Amino acid sequence: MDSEDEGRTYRIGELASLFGVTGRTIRYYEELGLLEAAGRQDGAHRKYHERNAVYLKRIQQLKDYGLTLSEIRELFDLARRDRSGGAVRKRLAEKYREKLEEAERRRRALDEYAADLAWHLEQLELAPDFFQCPGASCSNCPYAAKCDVRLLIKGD
Amino acid sequence: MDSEDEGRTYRIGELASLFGVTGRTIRYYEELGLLEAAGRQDGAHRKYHERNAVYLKRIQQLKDYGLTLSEIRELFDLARRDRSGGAVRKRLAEKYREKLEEAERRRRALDEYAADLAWHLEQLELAPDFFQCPGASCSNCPYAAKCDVRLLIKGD
DNA sequence: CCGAATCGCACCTTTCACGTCAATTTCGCG
DNA sequence: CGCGAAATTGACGTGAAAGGTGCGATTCGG
Repeated sequence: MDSEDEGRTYRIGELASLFGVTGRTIRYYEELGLLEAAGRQDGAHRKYHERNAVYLKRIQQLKDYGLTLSEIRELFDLARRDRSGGAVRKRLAEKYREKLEEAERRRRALDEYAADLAWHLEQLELAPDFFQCPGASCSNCPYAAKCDVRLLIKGD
Repeated sequence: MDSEDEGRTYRIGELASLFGVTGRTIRYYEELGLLEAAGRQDGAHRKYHERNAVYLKRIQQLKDYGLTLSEIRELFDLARRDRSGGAVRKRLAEKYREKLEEAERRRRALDEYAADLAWHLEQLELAPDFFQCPGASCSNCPYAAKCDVRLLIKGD
């Protein structure tokens, strides 16, 4: 009454081509504890139901988000430890919030990057030579005050 | 009249500790064509002037921006190819703009990531079970319409 | 029952940015 | 001039990430 309507079963190669990976990859994920097969009752070949495939889908999503496989494993472990209890669900939510904050940090870093690039761009268009800063043109450089090179080399 | 006022010279170890790297790192950069020594006229040891050190500083800046050493090399090559001509300076500026746009793209990707995470978060707090989507609770799941899993597995 | 698909297992691969010997030369100072 | 500290080239190692590549041995499906 419970374990019948699981739908058809899949073999590893089928699943692989469905998700655009190789069988080896799936075995690798299993090896890392990211993914389980439905079982291999009477044989040695792995069988999968759709509910197993969901994990694979989640892995791909999270990979797309830039998580490493071990980060993904962390999240899965958290979720698996107490799937029905709301406590761990909250923990997982926290984890997500953490990740969200990290994403924010990375975003800000990229913003700074962009700003710096823009500055260098401006400098490039106005300054005499990007690569000869502490040199002849240094004394009348319009960016002398902002010059990190001069600060780092001379003032130390 | 030309090559005298270069200031003092530095040895590799000095430069290294000034910039917080090792001699090996500097030699490695030279090996990659990122950095040149001022020369080794009468000896075999590298000598550096400040104008050589500028490259090292630039490398560190660009590394901080998340560029790989080979990307940095690309930029340097561009700049070196015709340092005084305005043409290549413009090209370098273009390169920078490219990088800037790439940074923007990465930023947007992270934004999407954050949004997705937020969505999953919401789902986690409301949906019955994150990991059993195509299952019993699937039929009355409030997110069925948005469900990518179902689309990917069933509708294919 | 035959060939295609899987199995496990152990090593191989690639990229990045250096680290680590090791044997030899060279520099700076006293 | 001599000595020890610093530098030299070269080859090989590292370590994380994410699998890839055989390979001989099973096992499944038609």
